Amino acid sequence: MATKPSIPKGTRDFSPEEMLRRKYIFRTIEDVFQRYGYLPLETPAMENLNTLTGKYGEEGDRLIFKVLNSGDAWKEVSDDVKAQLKAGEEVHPGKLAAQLSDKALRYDLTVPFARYVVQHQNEITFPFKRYQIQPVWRADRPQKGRYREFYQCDADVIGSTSLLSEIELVQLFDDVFTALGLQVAVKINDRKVLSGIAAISGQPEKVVDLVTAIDKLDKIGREKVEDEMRAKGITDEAIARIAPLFALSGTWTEQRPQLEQWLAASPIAQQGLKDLDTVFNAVGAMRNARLEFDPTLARGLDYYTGAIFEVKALEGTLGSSICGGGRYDDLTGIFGLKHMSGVGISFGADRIYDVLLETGKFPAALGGSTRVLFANFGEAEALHCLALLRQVRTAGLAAELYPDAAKMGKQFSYADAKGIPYVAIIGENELKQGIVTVKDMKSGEQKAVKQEDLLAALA
RNA sequence: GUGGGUGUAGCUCAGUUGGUCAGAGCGUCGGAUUGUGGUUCCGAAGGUCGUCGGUUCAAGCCCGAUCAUCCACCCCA
Repeated sequence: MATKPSIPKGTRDFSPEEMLRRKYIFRTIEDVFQRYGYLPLETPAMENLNTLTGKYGEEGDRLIFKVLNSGDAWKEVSDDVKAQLKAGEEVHPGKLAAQLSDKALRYDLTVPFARYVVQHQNEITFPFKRYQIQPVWRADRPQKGRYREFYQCDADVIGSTSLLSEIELVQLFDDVFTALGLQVAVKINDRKVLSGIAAISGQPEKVVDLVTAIDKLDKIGREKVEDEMRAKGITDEAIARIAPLFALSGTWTEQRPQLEQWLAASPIAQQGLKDLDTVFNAVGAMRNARLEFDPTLARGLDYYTGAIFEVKALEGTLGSSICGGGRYDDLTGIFGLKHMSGVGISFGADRIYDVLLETGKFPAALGGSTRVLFANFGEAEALHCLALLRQVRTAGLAAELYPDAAKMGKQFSYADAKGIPYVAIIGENELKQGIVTVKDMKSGEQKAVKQEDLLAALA
């Protein structure tokens, strides 16, 4: 045998069965997006490399898939780099990459969106609500729930600072997961609260180190979190000052007074708490989503400035998050458009797929759409079926004619494998009598009907 | 980038201390059943045991390297 064909690491083929389930997820999310007034947008798979670099932190830059320049990429490499390579000296990988590549695959949908907004600012009516469902690529090492090509389903509103957007997005989460029938926890935090905690600790400049350590609390425990803080140069005194964090428990209303007291000296934290109050008080009753305050939630520090969201499935064994999001006050600032606040969320369709599959939450009726298969008995009979096919299709039912005059057993197996509920049989006898034999594949029963009664028999 | 596990038929996997060890189930195809699938019975095709090298009289099994893949860390959807 020739060498087995394969696909790149971390990518996947999606079979028809899988696509039916994936499309169900996309359709569900898209319907809800549209119901909230978000409009579709697509951007290219490739962006200019300099649009993406520096937006996701050092780690993120490493994970961007760069596209080799077309033509003779090597020709563009500068002489000094060539000389260095020839001499066997090490060249900074970023420097070499920048000379070999000026395009890259998009890493997420938020940065391309920000680029779009800046580029088209004069054509856009603000506040601008858009959704975007497209694949993104990350040169990560694949593992459970992690792929190198995966789909994000983003909804963002930009050009408004109103907390009504945060409230709306929480409700949107609830709508989507209610439609999908999955129980989830929507975790919320506010970057301002985190800044306040850093201020209270006495080391406000350490906010990033502090927060990335806190973020691991539920995973590695308090002691290791404190170890990591010390390793990052956070003093024991500062660690002592954030001790109340570990004592927090219960619902938002239970935690609220403790937070109030602990963070009383930080105006910025107070603002964050007030904003969270607004959201908690306004979202109203939720169905499948449970809104929880999580002071350890830190994601996306590189650009989030206000609310931070993360959604975790309460069912299944996938521990990681299935959605993320937050408010960014100055995302477009990097591209030259200041004072444009936005807030957005992202659904991880691939992880949602994995959870729904594991928990058996996909609707059973997602199977193939063909309602009736016309068996093929030969040229004359098949041609006769064409008129009936048109009639059935015009009535809005999916129908197909087996393309070859194969043995009946093979044709029935085909219908069975595709989950087609009815087989219409028109052989020599039926043709003579002007009837059609309709077999119900599930019960095995079959009956002869007049051709004009075919539609009724397929109901 | 760091640390582990696994590579045997299309798929899921057995294979004992190296010595009939090239196997099973499922799937596919053919037949029983030339106008009837899903159930049943019979049969067939399909593998240089990931790759290269080493040890040995003898390697699917032991050793080394390499590639692939999965899991965990980092980070993230």
